[in-house]
Amino acid sequence: MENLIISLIFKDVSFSKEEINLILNKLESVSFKKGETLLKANQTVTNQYYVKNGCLRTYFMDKSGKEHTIQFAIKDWWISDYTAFFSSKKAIMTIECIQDTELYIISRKNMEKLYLEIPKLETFFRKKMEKSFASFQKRIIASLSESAKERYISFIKTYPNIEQLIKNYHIASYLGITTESLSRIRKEITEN
Amino acid sequence: MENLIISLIFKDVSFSKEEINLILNKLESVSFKKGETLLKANQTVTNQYYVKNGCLRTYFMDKSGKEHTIQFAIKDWWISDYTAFFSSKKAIMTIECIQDTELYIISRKNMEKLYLEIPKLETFFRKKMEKSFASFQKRIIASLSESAKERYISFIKTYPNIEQLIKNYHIASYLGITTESLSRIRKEITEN
DNA sequence: CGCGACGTTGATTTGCCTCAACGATTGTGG
DNA sequence: CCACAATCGTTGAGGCAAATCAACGTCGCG
Repeated sequence: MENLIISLIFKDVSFSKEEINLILNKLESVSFKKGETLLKANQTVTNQYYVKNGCLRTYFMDKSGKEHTIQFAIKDWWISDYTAFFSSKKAIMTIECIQDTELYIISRKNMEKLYLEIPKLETFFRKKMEKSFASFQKRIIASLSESAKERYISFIKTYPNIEQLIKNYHIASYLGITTESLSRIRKEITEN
Repeated sequence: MENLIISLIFKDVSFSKEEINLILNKLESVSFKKGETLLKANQTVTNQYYVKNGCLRTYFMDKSGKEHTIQFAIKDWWISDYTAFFSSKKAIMTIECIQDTELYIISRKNMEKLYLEIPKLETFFRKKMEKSFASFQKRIIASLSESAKERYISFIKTYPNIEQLIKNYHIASYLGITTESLSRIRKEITEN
């Protein structure tokens, strides 16, 4: 049973019984209600989170008070303020639950321990990081070269499972446009 | 001597004599002249590059033919089309030499071999990846929340060493604005 | 039912783009 | 070493995508 959980989390990696126990000892479960935040800007970031189920977002608040969504996370995604997590600095982001959510917590310290005990975990996280890097790069390219309408269409195609769970103003804050502009874009699309 | 090179490239990691030889066997040196490209869009990406000296940029060309600079690299930086490099896919970017440039080449295959032979190299590259991830995230936040003028000021503060070596239209294509707009921004700044 | 949150629509503004022309600087061949 | 061309940067006029500001529907829920 717990084997199953571990092989679900760490896909494409197989572990011995001892390794699984090592990992399980370092994972903590936790639940949050819709609307709650599991990390606030300025807090110290010591954890990253694996989403068992639910929906969350990390957002950044700029000096004028506007929120900018950096990442969504649903079942089987990982989430944190990674910039702060990696550098052991204070969070610049807030992580908010958009739905009731269940998570596994793993701390930076425990990660580093596990890397030494189970090197293939480091490979797993390196590859995960490589994928996140690629998706961030894709987003930079999109913001440099695509219109708001193109970015919206690409978003709903890429993340249909997320779109169902979130409000339009979440999408707008992810795309970097206002809710009014998003509304007009949606209208324009349905009119065709 | 060659020890020095290796400890320069892989900062904060120390190696045995055998490890250094393993690494040196996998590194290849190469030079390019200003204006030459070391990777073109649609080519297969098998290498990443460590910059001994010189200046390069990776850029993406959109469907309308506009160039968008994703990354610059100077002495002691690494460069590649990492999205393609990690996934063993064709490049979507072009890497161009802005100055005469000397590089070390290391291939994906050799990297993976070295990861197995010298695990602390995997740690080194994981951490490098974490830093790149953080800087990409910073750029996404900037593009979502800052004006062109703010992004320009931030760029010249963050990368004064790069600014010296490149043309204004390189900066413009990095910031996601036109050369005309950049010119007006620069005028506005000097007028104060 | 009534209130607050969410989404839509219209009018106006604005930041940046486009197009066009023209200086300034750099590079190159005679 | 100059002359000229090419490249690069600046300036102006006009346009457009998206923001802002304001008002008004609509939906869900205590």
